[in-house]
Amino acid sequence: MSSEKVRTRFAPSPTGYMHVGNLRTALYAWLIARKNHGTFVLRIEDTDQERKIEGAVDLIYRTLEETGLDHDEGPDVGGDFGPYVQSERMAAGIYMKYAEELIEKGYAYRCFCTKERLDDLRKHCEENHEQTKYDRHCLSLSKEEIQKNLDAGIPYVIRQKMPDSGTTSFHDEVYGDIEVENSTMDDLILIKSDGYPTYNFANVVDDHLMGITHVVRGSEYLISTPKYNLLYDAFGWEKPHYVHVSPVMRDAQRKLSKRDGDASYADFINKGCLKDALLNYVALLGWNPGNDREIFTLPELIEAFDISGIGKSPAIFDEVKLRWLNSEYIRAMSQDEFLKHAMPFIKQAVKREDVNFDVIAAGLHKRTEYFSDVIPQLDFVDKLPEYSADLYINKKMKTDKENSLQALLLLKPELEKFEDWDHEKLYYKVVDIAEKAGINKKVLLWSMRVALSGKELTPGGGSDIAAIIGKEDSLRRIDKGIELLQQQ
RNA sequence: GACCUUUUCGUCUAGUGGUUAGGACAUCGGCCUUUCACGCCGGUAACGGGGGUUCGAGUCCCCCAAAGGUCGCCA
Repeated sequence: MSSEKVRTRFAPSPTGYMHVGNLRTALYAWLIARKNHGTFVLRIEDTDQERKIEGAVDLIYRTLEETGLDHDEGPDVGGDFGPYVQSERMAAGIYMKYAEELIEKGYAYRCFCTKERLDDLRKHCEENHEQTKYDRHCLSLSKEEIQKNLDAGIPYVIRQKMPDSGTTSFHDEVYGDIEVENSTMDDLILIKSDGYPTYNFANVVDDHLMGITHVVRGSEYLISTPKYNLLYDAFGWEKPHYVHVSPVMRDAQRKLSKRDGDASYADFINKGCLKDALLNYVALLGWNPGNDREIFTLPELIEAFDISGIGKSPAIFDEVKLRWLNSEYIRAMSQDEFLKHAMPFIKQAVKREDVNFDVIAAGLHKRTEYFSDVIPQLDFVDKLPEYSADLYINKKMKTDKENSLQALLLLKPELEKFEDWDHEKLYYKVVDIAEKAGINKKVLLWSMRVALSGKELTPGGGSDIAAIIGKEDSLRRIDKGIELLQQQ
């Protein structure tokens, strides 16, 4: 691996969304390239014309750019191995040329079977609990018959001819040596009847032509890889290193999928998850650095990453841990930085402008895992919620409705006189009031906080809430509290 | 059904024949505290099962079980 120039690729099919499992595959491929001062290539695998989605490729560009997984070659940035879009490569006749070479060499053959015949065959196999395998009906066609079919314009596919006996084995960098009996391998379709290559063929041709040294992909390709190697051998091409990665799971049974929602990169970002935290988390799903470290920036990941740290078993995506990791990133921010990131979410909850955003930020900073967490915490700011007088009863704070009323009555005139409505000064003022009155400050602060927020839990104490909503509103809410308690 | 793969605390994992089986998240308890949170301290918690090999097995071998993957003119 030292003498060759490492080249890896990310080869998504444009499905219109970036799944976190996909993102992890891209990250590993990128890390292997960067770690080895190699090249990271983006290739678009759009050979399924029926599943084309508008704008899907742009989403891939955007996500890679946003996450910092920059590619050195690709459809948008060019490179010496283009085109980088398979449909364009197909139009250039690349795949057909190689498929025909295979036919000439006897490693592939044309198949004119109809879908109906194939379906019947499959059904028959299933009924007999056999592995579905093509019966090679067209392998024995004579040259004349083939020509006749061709002349008649009968659609055909090109199939890879598997060896009849023996075994094929290969080495995977994470799974080790895998051996498969040739007799269990079906004759893969290489070229579809619409002339497009299948993934099975295109990936081999393109990886070779693009000089890919390390193929990073999901473990679902593990069992097909011997077939691909047979193709490399048929062409006399050098085989790449294989790095198959286990799937990311939703739970013990199900793979993470778009159906279960929230599996896409964009969803996490919209919730207020930081891209660095997501990348960091995803890197650790199925890979470990060999020590106890858990927080890594992208450059630090490049430094620490090694294929040998990739695990074989599937990993369950644990959003609780992602939240923790994201909160670690948030806590590491300065308060200004926090406010900058949180502001769009704060604005969703707070429409009024005459509030102290700095105090809001100070209160929220350590109470935020995803930025969207701030929204429900601020629902008392614009408008005092309806609340029950029972909120004033708190055993730990030694409050009841009676002493809370006394506290608010005591507080009101003092705060009316208080002009310097500063966050800290307010706190000391309240403490001072409590001391002079000879009562526990907790009683004062608790009842104050309840009166100002109408909530049991708030991002900050009584004086903080007062600083947030301002003097005028504070006094008004204290009046309301007094009124509520007097009705009891 | 056939073939391939996987299996250590609830979760992510460390561990490559001799460990009190380590860490992190979660959880529980305590401390701190103007509520909650943060922070700090501490606890509970795992080698899928059964056979071998060995003085000694989470680590090596075999069998079983469970789960995932493949068996598409999807990738």
